[in-house]
Amino acid sequence: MSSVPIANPGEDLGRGAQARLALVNAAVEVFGESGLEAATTREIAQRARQNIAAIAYYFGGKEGLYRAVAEHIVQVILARIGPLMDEAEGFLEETKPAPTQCLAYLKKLLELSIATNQSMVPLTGIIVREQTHPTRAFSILYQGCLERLQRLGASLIRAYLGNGAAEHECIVRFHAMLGEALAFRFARETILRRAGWSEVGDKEETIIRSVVTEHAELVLRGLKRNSRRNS
Amino acid sequence: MSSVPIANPGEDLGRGAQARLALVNAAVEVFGESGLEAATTREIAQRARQNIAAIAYYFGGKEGLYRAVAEHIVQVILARIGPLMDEAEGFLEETKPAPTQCLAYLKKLLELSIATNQSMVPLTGIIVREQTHPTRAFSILYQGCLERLQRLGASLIRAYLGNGAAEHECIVRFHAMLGEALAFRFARETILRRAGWSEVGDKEETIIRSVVTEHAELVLRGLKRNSRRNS
DNA sequence: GTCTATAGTCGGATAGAC
DNA sequence: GTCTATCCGACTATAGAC
Repeated sequence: MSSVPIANPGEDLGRGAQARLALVNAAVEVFGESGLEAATTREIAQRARQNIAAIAYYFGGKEGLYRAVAEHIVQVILARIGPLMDEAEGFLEETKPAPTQCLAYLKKLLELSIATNQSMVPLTGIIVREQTHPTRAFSILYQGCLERLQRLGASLIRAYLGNGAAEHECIVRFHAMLGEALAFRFARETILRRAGWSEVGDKEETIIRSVVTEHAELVLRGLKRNSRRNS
Repeated sequence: MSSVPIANPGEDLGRGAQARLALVNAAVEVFGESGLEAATTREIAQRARQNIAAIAYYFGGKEGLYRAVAEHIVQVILARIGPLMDEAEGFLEETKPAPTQCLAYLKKLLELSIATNQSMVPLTGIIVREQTHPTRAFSILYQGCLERLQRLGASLIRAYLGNGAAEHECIVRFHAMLGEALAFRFARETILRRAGWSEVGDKEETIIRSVVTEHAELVLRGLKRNSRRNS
């Protein structure tokens, strides 16, 4: 697992580390736009202002670079939601987690998952491809962060409902709720055209956030109400 | 708009039409797996048991074939949800559409959008690519069916809420709800691994259907309840 | 209408100079 | 460690035979 350091402006990296970093950043863009097969090492090297041979030298080839990109994506996602996941996981360790707090963590998790920034577009492209046509890189993404996120989300729902719901039911429910958040990245062009937006900026993301979290809250409250009625 | 006929086993097609059909069907698979750039006309011709030159002859080249594939996808989707959209659109013309019927149509629409069949995987691949990195083919998909589906869904939500909600709000809400349904196609691999499913078959789709429609109902009922309380 | 043969382009990888 | 030059394979498109 040759982890590639994230950009860290203050730090003094050796020439080698700088070259690796530039290549990975360029590769995220190019792989995101074109996919593993269609992307060309020439394009990546050019954008990174590095020599073509550097890819073979540092990563062993195109595939190795692609794996390094997957590891980089995990780091980016963990930098974004890792601290919240740590906190929420700790909270769930408590003997009796408060339902309102479960809901709050769930909403926070969904909000951070929306991530419609322009800078996320290349990452989204890669992740979507790996979801629909997984390669060996999918395991890096899944074991690196996706599984943990899914597990935490399902556990929060389960704890909110008082552990009355089956685990597999909560897994499906969280997957669906996360789908609401991701719809604005995965089906970006449709919402842009239909809503008449030219981009998904801060203003638009605020609207999305309030809708997604409101939906999640309405679903969970409704489920709890129904379960009370049936008991 | 050179529309390509959908497979129709009983009908007698000329050799030319048969060749076109075989090429489009093969192209859906290959473009779905690899994308426009990475897909090769050799692979497509081979799977279709047609000569490579036939692609240039019938479609003018790789790009023309890709456009034909987009038109084919529109036909497949319309064959699936077109009749329901016709009916629901007619229903909305009524002077005072019943909210319960709005909800019923919305749930039906979401159910049909789940479509996790193995045969939908290539279509999903193409649609997802076009959403995140649209080419000229996106307009074929959007104007052919996506816009109409989105418009209808948002209108159903609006009618259910008694036209009290703003249109753009309903657009975002429907996009989010549709995201719940599509999450199981767009993020297929994650749910397979987490739920321990080997495929998304009939049994799994039944679970997904009940969760997605239940969520939609809970959201809409909750919204209506809240709007009553605030008035 | 259908197919073969080929022209012209571009890709990834690597040998070997510095 | 870094880079240039080059090899070899694979691609699309087309000319022209049948």
